[in-house]
Amino acid sequence: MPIDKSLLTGSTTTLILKLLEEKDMYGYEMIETLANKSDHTFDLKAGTLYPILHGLEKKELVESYEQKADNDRLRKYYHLTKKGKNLLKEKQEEWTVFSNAVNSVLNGGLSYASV
Amino acid sequence: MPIDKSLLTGSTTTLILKLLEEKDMYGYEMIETLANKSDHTFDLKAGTLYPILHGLEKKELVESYEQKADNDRLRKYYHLTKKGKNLLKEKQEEWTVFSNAVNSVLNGGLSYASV
DNA sequence: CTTTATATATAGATTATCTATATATAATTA
DNA sequence: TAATTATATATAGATAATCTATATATAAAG
Repeated sequence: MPIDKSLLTGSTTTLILKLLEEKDMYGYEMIETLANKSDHTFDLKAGTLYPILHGLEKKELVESYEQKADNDRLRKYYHLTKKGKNLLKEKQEEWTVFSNAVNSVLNGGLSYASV
Repeated sequence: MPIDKSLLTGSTTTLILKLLEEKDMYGYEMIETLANKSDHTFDLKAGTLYPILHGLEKKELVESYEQKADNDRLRKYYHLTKKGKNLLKEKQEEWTVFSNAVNSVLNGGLSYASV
């Protein structure tokens, strides 16, 4: 079932940084990986992702370099910087605080501390 | 730690509807209840809440009526309609799908292996 | 009597994401 | 061989949700 996309606001950057924590990736690969890992709950459009990547690079959270694939196709890989790693850590903590708070309201005051 | 407010986008309506599922409330009360239940993670501004309430009423998800408090102060109470209850149910399911998907990415849960 | 808390309201700004469109090459299918 | 689909990146303009700032009014507290 497709979810209201506005839910993603504020989380997209965190998800992208998280992917890059595991390994360097190119844009198209991120779209596919996110779709797979989320069971297609996240189907980021190219027009959404690329501007975000440009913004992350401008803020020095990621660095990019070009590299040819086996088929000679040129891809633009992104690498997480130290600064990006630090932000990711913060953002993951924010997500925990936020999702616990939502669950507190939706579950009638009970909060989840367990992992 | 104050969280990035953009995370709330798309969830605010769900939280408000959830409060009204328990009992009728007036705006100011919702702001305080949300702050309390979320340990002040949610500190909705009046200028954020009231326009949302007007929108919910327009969509017939809530109904309003005025009532005087003990101190003669006039309050505008909101009541969840049948339509609102149905939407709430949907929104709660959406939240579950969404938060599970985020956790899948952030906790490195699902792998390619299964796909 | 002055400030703070309670209570509601609206206009305008901000910002993240979406839609639509554009380009180009590789791989597949007709 | 030609046409189509998948891969890959990019940008302009639109949309929508929330925030900031401002306004009004009364009750309670200092």
